[in-house]
Amino acid sequence: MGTCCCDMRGMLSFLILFLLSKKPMHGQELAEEIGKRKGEKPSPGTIYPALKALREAGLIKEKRSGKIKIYELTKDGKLGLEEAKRQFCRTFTDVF
Amino acid sequence: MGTCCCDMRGMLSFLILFLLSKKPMHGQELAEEIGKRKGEKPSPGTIYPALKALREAGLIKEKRSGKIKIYELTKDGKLGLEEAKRQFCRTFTDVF
DNA sequence: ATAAACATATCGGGCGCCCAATATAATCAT
DNA sequence: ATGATTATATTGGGCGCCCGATATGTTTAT
Repeated sequence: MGTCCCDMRGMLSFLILFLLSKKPMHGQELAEEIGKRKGEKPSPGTIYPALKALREAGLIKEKRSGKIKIYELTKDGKLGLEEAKRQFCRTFTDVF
Repeated sequence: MGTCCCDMRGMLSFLILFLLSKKPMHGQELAEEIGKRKGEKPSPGTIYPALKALREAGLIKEKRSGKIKIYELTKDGKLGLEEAKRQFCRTFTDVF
């Protein structure tokens, strides 16, 4: 989509940031929430590389807690999400 | 995005179908409308292959009128768009 | 301790998005 | 008719999305 100027180019990344902004989650939890919305749960090969890219871009951070890793937005992630939301709403005006 | 079940897998295709559902347009007109919304006008190498794929999928049809081609939805295109809109709204609930 | 279950992670391959560059076709201005 | 303009179209290359397959690490059950 080219959602934003900064390191968040696709709709999956956008959706992940948006969901994490509502509630910090671990990977499986995130995958299930995306699955509920889209109708099909993304595979591990989809979700983990996306999380890795967002982490390397400095938009999310993680905390290990036993066998899971809880992800949440960084400050840059919050700023990036706000910008991306503005563009998203402008792009899809009237679709709803 | 995997927008839908049928031949319309990405956000660009979704946006094109949505815009054509509001008003039949030719390629350049469509590119400019997308540009207004996204902030950057897609290049010919983006827009024309997308239109070709949608035509070959039977979702849009075209009418030449001098140097331009006017695109509009087929019946399948209308049905596909409605289904894709439902999924889109479900996926991005609360973003707005 | 061993197995089962769960979560995270990587890899190869297919496909869509996107652009720059290039080409073709139709129209318009002179 | 010649050139400029506008619209359509294709190609090559980069990158993101997506899955199936496979691997690794952690916890839980037995």
